Amino acid sequence: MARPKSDDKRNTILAAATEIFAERGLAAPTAAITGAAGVAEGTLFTYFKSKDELVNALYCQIKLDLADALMAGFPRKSSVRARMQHVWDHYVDWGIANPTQFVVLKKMKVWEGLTCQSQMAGMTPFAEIQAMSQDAIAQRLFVDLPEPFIAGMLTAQAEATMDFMKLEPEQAQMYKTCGFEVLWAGITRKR
Amino acid sequence: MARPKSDDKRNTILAAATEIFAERGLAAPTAAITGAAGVAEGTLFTYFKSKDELVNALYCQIKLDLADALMAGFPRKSSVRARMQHVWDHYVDWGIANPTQFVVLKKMKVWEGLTCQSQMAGMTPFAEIQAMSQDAIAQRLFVDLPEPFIAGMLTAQAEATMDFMKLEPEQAQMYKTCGFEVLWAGITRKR
Amino acid sequence: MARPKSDDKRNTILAAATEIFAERGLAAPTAAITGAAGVAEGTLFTYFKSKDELVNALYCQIKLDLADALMAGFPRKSSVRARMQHVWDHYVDWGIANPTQFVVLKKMKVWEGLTCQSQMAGMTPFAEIQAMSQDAIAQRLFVDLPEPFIAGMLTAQAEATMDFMKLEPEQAQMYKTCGFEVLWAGITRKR
Amino acid sequence: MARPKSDDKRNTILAAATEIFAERGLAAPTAAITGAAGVAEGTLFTYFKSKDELVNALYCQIKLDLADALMAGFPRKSSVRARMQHVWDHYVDWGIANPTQFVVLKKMKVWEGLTCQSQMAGMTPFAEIQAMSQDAIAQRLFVDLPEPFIAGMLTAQAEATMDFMKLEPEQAQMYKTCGFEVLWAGITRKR
DNA sequence: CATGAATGAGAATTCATTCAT
DNA sequence: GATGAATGAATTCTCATTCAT
Repeated sequence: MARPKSDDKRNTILAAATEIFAERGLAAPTAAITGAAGVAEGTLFTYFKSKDELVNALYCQIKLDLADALMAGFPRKSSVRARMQHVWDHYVDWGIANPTQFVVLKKMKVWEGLTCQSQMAGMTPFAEIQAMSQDAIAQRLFVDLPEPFIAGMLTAQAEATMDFMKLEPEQAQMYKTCGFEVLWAGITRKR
Repeated sequence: MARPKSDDKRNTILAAATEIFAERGLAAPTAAITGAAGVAEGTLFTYFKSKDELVNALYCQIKLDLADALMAGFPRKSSVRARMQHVWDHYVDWGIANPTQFVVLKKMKVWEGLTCQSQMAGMTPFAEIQAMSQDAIAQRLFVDLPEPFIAGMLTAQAEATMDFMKLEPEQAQMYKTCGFEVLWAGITRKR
Repeated sequence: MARPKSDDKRNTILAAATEIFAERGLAAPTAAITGAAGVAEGTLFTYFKSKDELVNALYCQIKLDLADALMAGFPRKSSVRARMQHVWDHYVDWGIANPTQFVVLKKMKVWEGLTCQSQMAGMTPFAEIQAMSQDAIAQRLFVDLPEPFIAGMLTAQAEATMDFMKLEPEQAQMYKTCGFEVLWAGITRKR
Repeated sequence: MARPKSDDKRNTILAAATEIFAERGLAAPTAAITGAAGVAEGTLFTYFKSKDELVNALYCQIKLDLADALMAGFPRKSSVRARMQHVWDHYVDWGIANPTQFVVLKKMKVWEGLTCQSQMAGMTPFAEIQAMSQDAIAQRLFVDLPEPFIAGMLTAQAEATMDFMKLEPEQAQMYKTCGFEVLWAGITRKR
């Protein structure tokens, strides 16, 4: 967490790691990362104590980045549907705009070395979305399910949707719209 | 023929690999696998040309195993809903009953070494489920979306659901039931 | 040296070994040899206690084979020159007719595992040629040098000659003839 | 630059390889080489991409070393005989003074992994000797044979001679002198 | 601090040899 | 005897990490 010197260099390494991990998996050698970052092999270790720490840091960074994307312009005052749609749209857009980050995130989710700390740190920025869901549940707008489960459904659906948008880019808009409808129909109470 | 290559031993290795990969990731040393399988290090390579081939074989085997679980007692003559529910229930049950296979499958899905061949081989046993969805789409029972997308939603929802069932086993039945309702509400046409 | 059963099989293995060693070097796996011989991997070891023993046996066999070729029709009663020419011609012809044996012999000569026994066994069949040289030295026909040195020159020249015959087959006859002239001029006393 | 790749270390490894290969053959483990060189096992691979590359590099180095020895003080202005004698003497002296290099060179000549590149690189430093022979052939001093064949004879004779010099060191001088006479008598035109 | 050579603990194979069938 | 699966020691090479420059 301490950044000895240039934040810049740290970010360069993180960016290179994203690229390399996306292509070659988390097992890619650190030398490939430093190579791509244009720094010496040893430099990585002045910014990150170990490769594991680098991966954990990258996880947190990507999660934060994603949260930023989701929350930018979040319509706090609008309807639940509008807010939900905002999250969905921004989530999906982010995934499409940042395919390497998205891929790496997927790989990190099944990685053995993620610390609990990182996992928790990755969740906090999404608090406002949680609050929204809890609200909607309390208002009996959503089905009566624990909030994390709603979030899980959202994530799962969105990720599946993105896969198809990437596979068939010309149908991307359709998948994006319909994916949300499926989710919304699923989680809202049938009057 | 002297000591024929036993399917038994092959399966022992595959089983050990599942266990080890689940615990330690696909990067686990082959020596750990052979150790767990109770065979010599070299023996793995008389059954699989390389570690990559082992992982691919394991992928196919697990997929086949899963398909068997889904299709056992598939109610071909019943309603779409009954058949869908059957698939959901059996999928979720399989995931809960076979947590290591489930975890390994997840890791293999983001692994870089999966061959196209394996990926295709992993899909074929699910043909009948595809057919069912296509049917339901044609009958205008399901929303008008490509069949693979429906399958993707099913998979995504089911996997998310299983995660919660494992996290809160005492709520497992509830998640299982509600998860299906969310899916069903999402993919069926609102009259 | 004990041949458990079929001499035939032993020879098949030896022949296959020649082929394989010529192509891939003495480091070639025994499995490659048994594969080429059409026998099981283990069978090699009922005919030869170890790979080293096989190589030693092959060395002796090739040397014997070569000696047979050199001595076939040896003109015991003719002039030294005629006998020398006979040896040269037959040596060179054998090398050209048996390129794989020739190549393997070369490799075995610099191999670390040749036993003294094999080396000696490989020499004995050439006794008559030695005798001839000793005779020619005593008669002051050859320069006054130790006999083994003469033999060494013969071998060295012949082998160099064969290399060129193989490289330029259309010049083979020329090299064969001239090579002998060079040798003969070199080792005979200038009156 | 941090700790630049030292030519020194590279040479130490090459020297150790020579020693080890001479004793135990080219199949000797790289660990034996690094052990003898006093460096870590991995260090070998920062100087040579693979074991094969190391052997090829060693081949080129020894050939270059030999060429240096042959050409040191080459009497360009003297008679063909003097120049030839120079080559012979220096060749033989080098072989005697550097027995391990000599032995390794022999083994490398029958090795399967020598690249064409290395073989060619090994030849170029001997260009001047070639020129000399071609000259002597053109002047009708040597028998009318292709130059490479003359070189082959020289090499073959010299190597055979060295073997005897090593076997009977007290006769070394005699072998050296007589060996040359045999060669010279062989390749020069009889008036 | 940055650099990249040095390190050495692994890792995946290979392969001679054994031995159950 | 023949077979070929099983064995496990040995080998080459990789790579995270350290540390001299």
